[in-house]
Amino acid sequence: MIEIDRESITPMYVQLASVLRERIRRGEIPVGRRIPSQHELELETGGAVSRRTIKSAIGALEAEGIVRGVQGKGVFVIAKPDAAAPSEGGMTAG
Amino acid sequence: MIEIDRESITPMYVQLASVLRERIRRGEIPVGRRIPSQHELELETGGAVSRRTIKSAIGALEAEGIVRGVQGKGVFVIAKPDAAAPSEGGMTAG
DNA sequence: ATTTATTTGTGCGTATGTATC
DNA sequence: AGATACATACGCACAAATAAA
Repeated sequence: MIEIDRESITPMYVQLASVLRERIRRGEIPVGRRIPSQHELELETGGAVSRRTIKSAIGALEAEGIVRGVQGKGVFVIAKPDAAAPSEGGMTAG
Repeated sequence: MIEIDRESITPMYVQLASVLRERIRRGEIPVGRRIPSQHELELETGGAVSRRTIKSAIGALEAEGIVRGVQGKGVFVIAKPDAAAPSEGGMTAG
């Protein structure tokens, strides 16, 4: 279950990106492996965020160069997040 | 007027990002200056693309680190695009 | 080759929130 | 208070690629 605080000042897509970034950083999802599908992530958040918002989170990770989406297959980890990468997972304000 | 080919294989947001990137690269919009508002760009394309899609294009440029959106003020140029930056302006296939 | 299911990609419309002037 | 402008979020639809049967 992915915890998303809808009341937080931190945007939901940023929260979700942080969770995924952390999973990758800790090696839970190794380089070369696929992350859960957008639909799966939607379920993992308990429906707290829509697929469009999940796409935004993935888009952020793509921009950071740590994942890459492949149409029809999935989103794959291509690199571990840099140590200097953003990780405001604890920035909840609720 | 910004030319957007809706039939092109190149996504509209990528086309628009390329046009803006080129304007910035050529110095038409200098560093520190504001780019046209999302609404202005919508009009510049003759309504070919919606504001939502324009936001996607700007998002791409933000990810490249060449512009930065400031809530309530506008989107500002913070750096010229790198020479190695993508510029598939001629990649129309329609 | 066709169908079906899965999965990501793109695009629009709308609403609400927040910040600036 | 009002106008302007960007930020976030949802829901929906369709396209395209992949994979399996």
